[in-house]
Amino acid sequence: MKIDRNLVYKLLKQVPKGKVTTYKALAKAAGNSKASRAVGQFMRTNPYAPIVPCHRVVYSDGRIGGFAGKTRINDKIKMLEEEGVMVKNGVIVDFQKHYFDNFSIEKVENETLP
DNA sequence: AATATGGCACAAA
DNA sequence: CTTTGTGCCATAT
Repeated sequence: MKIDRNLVYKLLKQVPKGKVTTYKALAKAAGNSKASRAVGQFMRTNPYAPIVPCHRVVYSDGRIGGFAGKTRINDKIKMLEEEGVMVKNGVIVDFQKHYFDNFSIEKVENETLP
């Protein structure tokens, strides 16, 4: 594999509440900017459901992924987004404002994953 | 082992 | 601005 899923999870974990990030940012932070789609897979089948805030990951253009309002878990997403992020018609309002990409690769080294 | 699918990104038309 | 087409990476069959 060309991307470390464990690393991706750790990185995503340090996204503060009320903030969001993109698949690309995660992939890039993990070391492979082309693995944006793979990140989506990590979210889809994430073994760390409550720990990894997969709902805070969105498209690079600010739109929510196919998980929100498309199939299920629509309520959870909305609730969590309303904690600090406003979503209008599947699009994040002031997306760049709550955008977070200041990932600390060093901090990840200390993090532990169950 | 090979193909298909999926919570994406980017360029071109 | 919206619609294809292509690239990329990890699971599921």
